[in-house]
Amino acid sequence: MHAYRTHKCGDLRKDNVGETVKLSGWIHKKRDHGGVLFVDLRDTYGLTQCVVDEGSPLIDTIDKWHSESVITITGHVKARADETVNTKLATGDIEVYIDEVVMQSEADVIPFQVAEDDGTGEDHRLKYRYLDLRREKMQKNIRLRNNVIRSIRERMYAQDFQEFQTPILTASSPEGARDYLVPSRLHPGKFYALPQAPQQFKQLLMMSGFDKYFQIAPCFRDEDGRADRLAEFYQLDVEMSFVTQDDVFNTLEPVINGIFEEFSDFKGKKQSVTPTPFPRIPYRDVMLKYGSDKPDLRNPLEIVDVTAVFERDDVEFNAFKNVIKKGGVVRAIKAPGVGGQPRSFFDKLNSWAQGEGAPGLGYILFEGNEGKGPIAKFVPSEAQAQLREIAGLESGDAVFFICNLEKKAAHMAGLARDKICDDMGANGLPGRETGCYKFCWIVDYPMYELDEKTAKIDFSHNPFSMPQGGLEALNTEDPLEVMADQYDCVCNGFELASGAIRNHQPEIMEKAFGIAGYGKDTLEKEFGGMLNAMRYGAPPHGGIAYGIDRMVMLLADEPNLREVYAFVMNGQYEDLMMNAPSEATPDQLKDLSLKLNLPKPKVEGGEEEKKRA
RNA sequence: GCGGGAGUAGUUCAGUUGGUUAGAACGCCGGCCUGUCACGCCGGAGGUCGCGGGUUCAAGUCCCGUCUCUCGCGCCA
Repeated sequence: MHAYRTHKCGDLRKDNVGETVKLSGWIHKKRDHGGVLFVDLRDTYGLTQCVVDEGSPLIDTIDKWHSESVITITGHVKARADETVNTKLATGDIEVYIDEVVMQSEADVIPFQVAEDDGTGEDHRLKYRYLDLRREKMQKNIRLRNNVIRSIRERMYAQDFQEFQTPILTASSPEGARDYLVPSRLHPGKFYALPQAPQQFKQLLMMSGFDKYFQIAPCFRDEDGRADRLAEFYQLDVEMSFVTQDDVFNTLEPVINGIFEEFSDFKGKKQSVTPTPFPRIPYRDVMLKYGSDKPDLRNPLEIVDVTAVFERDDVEFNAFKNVIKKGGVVRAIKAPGVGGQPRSFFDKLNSWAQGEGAPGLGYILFEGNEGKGPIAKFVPSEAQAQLREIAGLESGDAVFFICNLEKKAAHMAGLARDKICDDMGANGLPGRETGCYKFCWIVDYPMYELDEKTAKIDFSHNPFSMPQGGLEALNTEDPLEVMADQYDCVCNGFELASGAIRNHQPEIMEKAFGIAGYGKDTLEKEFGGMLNAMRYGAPPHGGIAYGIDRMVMLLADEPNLREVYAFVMNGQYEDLMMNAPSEATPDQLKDLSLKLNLPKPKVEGGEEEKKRA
């Protein structure tokens, strides 16, 4: 007989009755009934109820062992009596009567329960991650992650993509985030950068003649965290040669749609997925209609521009008029059917807006043809008619206004759109849709944008993107009007992917960087390797990168990325289990020719407290 | 760097207007129980109320400072 097991803990069925079996696993739970003791034994595959029968000398031994101890039991399988069958358990028809037991690893009292999902605090869970990972939910989430990645690979292989590995110790890539740096011992004073993405390498692979590249690529960015943002994360990184934007979309849509169709029932209920082709929304439209370049299309509300109404001579609302004079715009959100809501519904939204830094959230509520509300008296009936026309308002609808400079107005309108939608949902009106994954492409991003602080022109997205219209557009058009073949893939308000058709011509590259104020020397110094490659025959190419963790997070219906990683840092980017980051020894620093110049220490208590915990 | 929320037993939380000895559930320890599978019953241990200062006859509760976690803003295109 095997040293540890003849079966897994999820295996045994009625067919096995009468067999002598060996199982190994963790003590999940014990139930002591005096004469008889039940032990739920758990492994990766399931749970089996084991019984120490009346009179067995093992009762006292096993009863003393703590939960989560690892044991091996040998016993014989018996059918349960009809009234004791447990239909909730896959192995619930049988139980194993223990004849022998071996303690493999005795557990101390555990700091929180594994068998039950209490709401243990996150820092605690991360410190004892190996215990946390034993819990049912985490086992399922990590398994989902495995399955999603396997399915991605199969789908990419099926389309003839080759998988590559690219360097981790490398140079800075063109993404704009802060790099993680690794000091070089052999080259004092010089540093490697960890890749923010394998951007240049995948383009170089195109120039190396590999045509279809993909990688489940680790990426590193040293910026502050968010629920959906970590220092290190994984991308489905893709690049293709001789392709247009349509080719990229046609390649990735079935992969992404397929993944979501395959796993969208993870939480037990099938969710609908946007069928291919995904809708495409130009950047300008999405900023106007949704106030964000990552719109949640489950929210049915849309934004319209009503500047024209408040510009009219017969409208005397100076709060808006003065902003319009300074170049501002007025955006309106139609909220259908809120006429029955109490005054507090509108007051709450107003104070929410003030909390977001806006002066308020003005509105007009229409009953019949008559506008009501604090602003209505400034808008005469003809202007109200124009407003109803533009926003498509009917009796019982309200319209909320945001007035500011265009960029700020769009942003605030986007926030208000979501807030109004959720408040409507909370008050029994149709709110955000549920049970669906709503995808779209955002296309036609501007190549450049104006930096508000410096008033300088800079790349708005990836500087390696191909400007629409090529060199001629860069030479003849206002740079702020030039679009790029740049695209994002958005799902339920999350930016899942970003990509572009790349610039493969050195002249265009020089011109494009020149417009953003980067000289030829900078370009050569930063990206000389790739620029050189372009001079020896570079195919037109393009690609995209999907955030794998975000996809798994959406499929697992989790509120943050930490729930879909096995080992992960906290919000401050500390690994509480491994104690990282940690100090370097003087010898290590000497090796690296580094001297520390630390900021003043914080008030004592912080570090001390952590050590005690 | 800024803002919101949180910090009380091992864990999750309650704690009224400032007022006696700070409670509950789960866990843990001891006892009982032959069929449970969220087992049940009896008993017990366990607290720097994050830390420091202040107000007060009296502070978990009020005030000030500070630390930590978390969500968001900035940042990340």
